[in-house]
Amino acid sequence: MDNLNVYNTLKSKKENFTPIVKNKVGMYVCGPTVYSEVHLGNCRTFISFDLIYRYLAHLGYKVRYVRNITDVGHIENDDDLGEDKINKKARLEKIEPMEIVQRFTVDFHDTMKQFNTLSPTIEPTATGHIIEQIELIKKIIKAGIGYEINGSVYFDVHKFNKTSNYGKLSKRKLEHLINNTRSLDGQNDKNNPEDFALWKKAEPEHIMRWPSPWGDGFPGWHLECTAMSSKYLGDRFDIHGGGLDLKFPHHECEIAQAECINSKSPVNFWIHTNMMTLNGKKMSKSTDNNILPKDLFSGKNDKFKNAFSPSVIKFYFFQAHYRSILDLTESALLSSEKGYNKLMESIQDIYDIKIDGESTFNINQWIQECYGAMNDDFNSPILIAKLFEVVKLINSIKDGKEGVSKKQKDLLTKYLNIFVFEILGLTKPDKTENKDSMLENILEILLKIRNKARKDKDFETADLIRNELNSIGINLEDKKDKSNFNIN
RNA sequence: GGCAUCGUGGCCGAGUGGCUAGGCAGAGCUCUGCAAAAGCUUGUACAGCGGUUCGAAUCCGCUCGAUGCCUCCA
Repeated sequence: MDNLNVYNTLKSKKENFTPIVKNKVGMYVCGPTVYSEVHLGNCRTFISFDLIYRYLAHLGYKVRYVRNITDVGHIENDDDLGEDKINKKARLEKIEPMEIVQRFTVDFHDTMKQFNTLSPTIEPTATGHIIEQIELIKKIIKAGIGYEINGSVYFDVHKFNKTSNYGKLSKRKLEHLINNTRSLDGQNDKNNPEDFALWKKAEPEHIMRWPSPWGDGFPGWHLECTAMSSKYLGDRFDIHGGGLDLKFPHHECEIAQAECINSKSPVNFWIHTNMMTLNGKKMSKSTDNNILPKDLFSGKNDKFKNAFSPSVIKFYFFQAHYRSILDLTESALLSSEKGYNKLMESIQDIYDIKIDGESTFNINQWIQECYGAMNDDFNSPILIAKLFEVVKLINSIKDGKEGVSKKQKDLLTKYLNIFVFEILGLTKPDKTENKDSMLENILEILLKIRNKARKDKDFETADLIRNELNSIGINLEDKKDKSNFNIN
């Protein structure tokens, strides 16, 4: 528990992780914007933080894991009205904004459940914390950094930067931003283009609106996370996470807001997960370069020919480190699928291996190495490599090349389960999928007939059964002691 | 243009100043009525050019290339 090292984006290096309050961890992760379905890139981020959450919990920390739901949309860059995204889609479909929010929140939860991720301990919504956000704006105005113009309130980045460092997280300098900020329409009210909105005035047609001291409007994007994280985790907490694309401006602005309010940096460890690419390009909701989880699960998509189960996809994610860019390709997924199946079969095999003698394999050392991998910034690829060492060991025991004592077998079984199911959160392949019991019973009968034919050396009949089954998509494999069938 | 990250064997991907993961594919072997599956064995690769060093793929510099961010994004 003492030697966990975590890469801190704020410091650009790994640091020893020590929580602010002994044995307790406060972790905030920026959640999804629920105006459409989450794509696979979004999922990777949440799966990475699920791993971190699971591991911290496994180490014995009591973790308060807050992941918000952004149910107020934000300004679109190509929309000169600055129209709220959720609002826009609602009008398009002639339903209430909160109906969209509800639908995609449920959808998000379903998807996360299919990936076998744990629920956060608190999942607050932005719309549920409007009052808190207004209170924060008041404080920022009082601090002399927030200013109101025409019913909107902005954060004066330049003024803030005089006493603090705007850009410390993203390693940017304000002077660079000045020359490179693209001009957006509808933002002419601001003193400087670099300033960001704390509160936006709602135009008459804007449905999502709340009363405030500055008139009807809605909160700026960055404020919700400051409001919710400080409310549930305090003015200073241990971990703040999110995708790398949120580092600037979102997280930079969060730091600025919090420092302005509390005169201290809000977060000890900033953790950013890297992007996932599809065909070498970043996945994005706004371009067509993305894939929805359900379309990958079902195989019904125009990107890949094969279907892939959530567990296989998760395993694929974990074969790369969360701070690396991961490119999604079909051949890579197929490779992972084979590796995943091999691992799972081995985990099943361990229950059947016979206790005999003693293995020379140093299990205690292996366990320490597994922890070592996770302690080194949650290095799941190393952990998986370690798991395959045990796959090899189990095969050797099965082949009689290695012995194993009961104590060793129990220890191995225990830790294999801990690392694979508790920490990585993988699930066993569902073999009953797509099968009905009647079909299975008939196949069992056919197998019996075929095995009798094989025993009688009537290979013509045996091959006939196998070929006929194969022609309707049922593959038959003769293993050492029994035959298996796979339905495609 | 600015900032950041990265460039690893056929592919995917860890790691790292000397002992050089792992998966997939390939090759050889074992098992097997055959097929398949499975198992075993097998690979000195780190963009290029300089420099530092006893030693660099790892550190430094330059060049080339890729990706991300620069007010929608996980």
